[in-house]
Amino acid sequence: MLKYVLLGFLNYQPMTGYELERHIQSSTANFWHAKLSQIYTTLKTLEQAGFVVSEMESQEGRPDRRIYTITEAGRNDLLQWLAQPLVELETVKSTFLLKLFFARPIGKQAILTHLRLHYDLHQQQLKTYREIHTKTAGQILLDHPVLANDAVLWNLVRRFGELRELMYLEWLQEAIDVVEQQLPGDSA
Amino acid sequence: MLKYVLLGFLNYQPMTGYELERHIQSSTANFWHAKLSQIYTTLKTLEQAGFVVSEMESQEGRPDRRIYTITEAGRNDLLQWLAQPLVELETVKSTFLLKLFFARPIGKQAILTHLRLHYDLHQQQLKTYREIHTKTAGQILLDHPVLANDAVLWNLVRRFGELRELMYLEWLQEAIDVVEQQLPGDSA
DNA sequence: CGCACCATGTAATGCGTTACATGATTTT
DNA sequence: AAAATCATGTAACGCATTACATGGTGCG
Repeated sequence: MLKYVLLGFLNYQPMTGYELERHIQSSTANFWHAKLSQIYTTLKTLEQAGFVVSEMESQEGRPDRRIYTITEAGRNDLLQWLAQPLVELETVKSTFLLKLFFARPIGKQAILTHLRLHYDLHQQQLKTYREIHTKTAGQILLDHPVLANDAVLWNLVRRFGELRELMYLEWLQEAIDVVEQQLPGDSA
Repeated sequence: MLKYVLLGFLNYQPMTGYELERHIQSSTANFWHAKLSQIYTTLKTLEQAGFVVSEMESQEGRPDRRIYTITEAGRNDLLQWLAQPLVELETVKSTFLLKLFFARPIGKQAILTHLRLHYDLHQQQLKTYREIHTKTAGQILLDHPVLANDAVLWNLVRRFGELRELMYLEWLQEAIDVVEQQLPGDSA
């Protein structure tokens, strides 16, 4: 799947693996992420498959960089993938919920600690979504007003992240209340 | 991680790989799932590591079954894992959001189709959460009232699934409205 | 008669992470 | 002087999926 993240970005403009990573960090981290090592290997297989081409560029006072450009075949593959609707729900895996599900043996206080810690983490996350994104998305639009329609979709995805965090906070608060009231105290 | 799903269930009572799969389907599918093939191979490695032991049981008119029992070492490992709090947020991957993020080239109508289809899927999912779970969780409690405290946590996790679906529906409705109003119609 | 359920496993492949390896420039 | 940024890659490993392989019982 990382394949389509890379093709998606390269469809806007040619860039290096390193730059792709920063784009991912600043805009898709919300729903997709990858390590540099995987980005580089995936770019390599994409080039072997003919979906991108690359050329080295020498820079002064900086390391050489390999710039990737999407090909016609790559663009076709991307568009065909985008057009195909998802007809099944995606499966979720959450270590946190898994732990909570089986957590009874560790006792009430330990469970509350876990929940409160998670509450703080999500509060922090919500804050970052609201700050960072308004900054970068607005800047891109000033530079490239052609992307106004793309930006509508970017904002929807950002909004999803915000709603998800709000939901998490609501649920965690509910969970803390329930545990406090319904679980018996740890026996000393 | 599947390791801890299996140990978690085996900590209640011994059972087979096949039974573990049905437990996963009916109660943890919400936040963790696995194919039978993976369950069997993971049980094997757990046995090699000494966290579970197994014995074959012959049945009349049914295939033999291999019953797994958690060991003291397995229980210790599980408890130690449960006690360790998660200090970082989990990363999310969503093919659906990824597609939406890059979807502009497929045009307004195709995007709306994707969103509406997803809306139906989540509406269906919400319904199943509300139906199925009230059934099975209630039944277990009638059979084993000792598990009342465990059931509090099970219900919290179920509630998370419900809230997540509600959030999804809210967002999808918002997304449909935004796309209808802010994206220009496809050029014919 | 065909399908679903019970029941267990192996092999091949794919996707992703961690660790290893290198090295100059700019910022603190 | 140390840390962060720029920049690219390989190798080993782990987790998960798909496909393959087998076979009896019960139900409609």
